[in-house]
Formats: sequence, structure tokens, C-alpha cells
Amino acid sequence: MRLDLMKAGCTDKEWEGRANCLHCVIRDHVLFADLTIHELEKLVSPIECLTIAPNAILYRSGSNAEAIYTIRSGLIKLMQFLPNGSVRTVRLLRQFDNCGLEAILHQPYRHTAVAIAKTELCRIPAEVILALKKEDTDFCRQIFYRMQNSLNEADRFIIEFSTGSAESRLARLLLFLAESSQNSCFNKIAREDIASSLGITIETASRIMADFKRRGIINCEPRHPCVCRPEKLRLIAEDL
Amino acid sequence: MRLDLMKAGCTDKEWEGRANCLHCVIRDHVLFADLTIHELEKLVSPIECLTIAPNAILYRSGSNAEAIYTIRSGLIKLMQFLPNGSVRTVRLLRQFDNCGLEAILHQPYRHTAVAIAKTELCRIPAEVILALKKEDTDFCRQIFYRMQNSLNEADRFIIEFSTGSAESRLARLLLFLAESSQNSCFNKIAREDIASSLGITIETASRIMADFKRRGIINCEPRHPCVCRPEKLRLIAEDL
DNA sequence: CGTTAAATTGAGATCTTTCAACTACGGTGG
DNA sequence: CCACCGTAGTTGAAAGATCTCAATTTAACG
Repeated sequence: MRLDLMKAGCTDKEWEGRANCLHCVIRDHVLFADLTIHELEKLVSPIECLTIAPNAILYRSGSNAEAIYTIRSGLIKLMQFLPNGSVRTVRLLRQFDNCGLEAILHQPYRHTAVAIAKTELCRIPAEVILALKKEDTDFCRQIFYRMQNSLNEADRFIIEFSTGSAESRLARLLLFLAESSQNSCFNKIAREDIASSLGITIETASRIMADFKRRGIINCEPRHPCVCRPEKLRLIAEDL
Repeated sequence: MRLDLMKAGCTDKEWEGRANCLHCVIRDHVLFADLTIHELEKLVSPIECLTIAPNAILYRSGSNAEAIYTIRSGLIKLMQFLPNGSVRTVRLLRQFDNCGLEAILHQPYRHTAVAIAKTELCRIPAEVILALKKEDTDFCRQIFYRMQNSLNEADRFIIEFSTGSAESRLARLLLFLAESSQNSCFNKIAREDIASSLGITIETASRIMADFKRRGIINCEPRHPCVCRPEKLRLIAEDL
């Protein structure tokens, strides 16, 4: 796997590789929600939007954390390597989620971040955060909020993806993946990613997915997103 | 179980129920490490130290978060209830750890916090934090640091206590419990707490503990802390 | 269309749970 | 001091879940 960053305009194609946070479509949800247009204008220059392809590595565990990221669309996994050589996914990040917050504390990245799907993100250098923090004390609240959100997601990973039978954990994962879509569908996800997210083997993940298909709980046509039945998945998720 | 808070002097017995943060023995590790004595004096009054007994509930999930806590000694579990009625421990907190950081964001507590052992803690009302944040922008850094630390611990819970066989998870838990002591010992812990921390059943927890005793890996005399052999536990922890 | 990686499936071994019975321990009250 | 009680801990046996390893099929991609 190699780093494969493709720069892209933030919202406007003409601004290739440069952020246009003033007109950003997700601005209300991102880090600068509380800032005035004026404050924003001074600081946006070093911020860039980028798009990374599936399997691209955003950053590596242990490397120098120079920026934090906000996900605009797509799916990112945060992985951690175990002493015995295996790997565990500890977080799945989606739209509005943040990663790399370690950068604010000048600590090295604690995970390896890899795109599962094509992902668009905003890259905010640590200096920008530190500058904003100095100028605007209320800006801290935004960071608190982001960190608290990460903690929520971490708890959710323990509760939903690391508790109960493999079948109910997988049901919860599919519900999670389908959460953001209106028509209960989710993009293809590798069995290996399912397995490392749930702490099970690839074979078990495959068997349960096959079983869900046979029972008509999910429907995955090649080249298309999978469609699922949330009511049925919820029954399995709660072990009823 | 009922709330059983016993107030105790912070460091000086004469200050019963009131904090004496200026002379606090763990001051360098706690939230106010970066503040001057002068800044501290103005704010310590509403802070109190308290000691809670085993099984005492520090706060309940969903209740109004009015204060954050720093643990001075002891062991606290953060629990979360599942839709199906069972319960999962998502964090084990020890000396220097914090909980209830939700208070800073005026969010309700997200866990139920219960003492596993007799625990001493400092209680810092949310207003104190907010006041300090206003006066001292660098104070935010301390909060960032605490939150980042909570994230570390959450990841650790996933990696160490929710990954691999029940045996290696339990070995990692015992290493965690013995971590702070010089002579590799840890206090008695209920099988139920082991089970809810590792996502296994009480019986499995009991069987593995019994097996560890038989193999001479741990030695638990009644009325005494357990003594363990970290080298052996590490081999099991890493599945070698 | 061929090549390669990913996904699927089967069968047996191993691990974990379940449920039930039993034991040990720490109080409490006589 | 001891008998009693309730809770927590232990153990056994069988069922069920998951893993391992190997073989096979399918899908993806140039």
C-alpha cells in the first residue's frame, strides 16, 4: 500500500487543493462552526481539502502528528497493531468525525488511519488550531466537543462491536454502516475490515454475511451498494 | 446499592471535607499542574476531596453532570447498560485518571461510575473549570490532555480487554491491575467485574482464574492482595 | 481472457457458554 | 463461640459458537 493523495477542490472545483471554508457545505458541522466569516478568512489559507482512494494510508501510527482531519465524506478506519503482529480496528470514522486530534498536544499519531472507501477530508495543520485557541478562548469548546465525540465513538465500539455474539456484533456493524443513508444501504466492505473491527476471523465474518444473504436480511448485488432490512438487523443486534 | 460518600481531608486530616490543593501530594499529576499558587488559591474553595466505599455509585448514566473527578487512589469502573438489559464495563480508572469530563460540555454523564475498591477522589465542579478556562487559555491544554488520556484508555480497553481469547484478555487485565504496584500484586476483584470488563461470563472468568492459580501464575491468599508473575502473564497475554 | 486476490465453504478441533449443583466465605444472631 | 444464612465463587457436563486449515469458487482488474 502506498500513499495516494489526490487533491481536490473543497467545494468549488476552481479552488483545486485549497480550502474554501467560507462556502463549505458542511461548515455548520465542522470545527469552525462558531467562528465569524472574518475570523475564518484570516486562517483558511493553510487548510486544504483532499480526497484519498480506498486503501490509501492517511497517516501512520507513531509518525509526527502535524494536522488534524475532519471527514467530509467516506469511511476511515483507525487501526492499532498488537504485540503478536495482528491488527485491530479501533474506530470507524464517517462524515463529521475527526481524527488526529493528538496533533493539538504535539503527540505522535496513535493509530494508523486508512481509507476503506474513497474519502474526502479537510486537513487542518496543528498551528492553525493553536493560533485559534490563543485568539478565541471559546474555540476550545469546539475541540472539547470533538474529543468528547471521539470518546463516544470509542465507547460505542466497545459496547456494539466488542460485546455479544459475532452475529449480533455484525448486525450492529451493518446498522452502523447503513445509518447515514436514507434507503438502508451501505457500500461494500471487505470481510477483512469487518473481521478486524469486530475481533473475529475473516471466515466467521464471511459465514455470517452469507447467512444474512440467505435469510434475506441483506441483499448485495455485485457493483452495487448492499441493501439491508434494519428491523431484522435490530432484532439480531439486540440478541432477541 | 446506595450512595455512600465519606468526606475526607485532601492531604491534611484537619481540612475535613475541604480540598487543600496547594499542598496536594499528587498536584503535579492533576488538573492544576500548570497553575500558579496564586491562581489556585482563588479557586480551590468549591473543590472537595471525598472517599467512597466499594460498590458506592459515584454518578449515574444520564444524570446531570455537575462535576468532573480526578482519582487520587482506588479503582472505579465506568459501566454502560445494553439494550438487552446486560451491562458492560467500558473503562477501569485508577490514580491520576479522570472521569465525568462531559460536565465541561454540559452533557449528561454517559456512564454509571461505581467504585470497585475504596477510592479517594477530588471533585471539581464544572463552573470551576469554566472559570479557569476563561482566565487562562493555556488551561485548555490540561483538559485536552485529560481527554486524550481518556481516549488512550478507551483504545486500550478495545485492544487489550476486547481482543483475543478469554485467557489472554484476563492475563492483560491482571497485568493492568498489577501495573501500579512494585511487587506485582493487585487487590481482590470480583469475578463479575472481570467478566463485565472482558465481555465474558462469570464462569469463564472463574475457571481461568482457578487455572492461573493451579499453574502458579497467581497466588491469592484470603484477606490479602493477589501476587502474580508478570513474565508468565505476559506470555499468555501475547498468545505465545 | 487470464491472473490474482478476495470470498466462500466444509470438517474437525478448540473455546466459551449455559445450566445446574455444589462449596467457601463473611456476616448475623442466638 | 457456633450455627445459620446469603452471596460469591467454583466445578462438571453438554450444547453451542468460533477458530483453524484446507479446498474451492467468485470477483476484480489489467
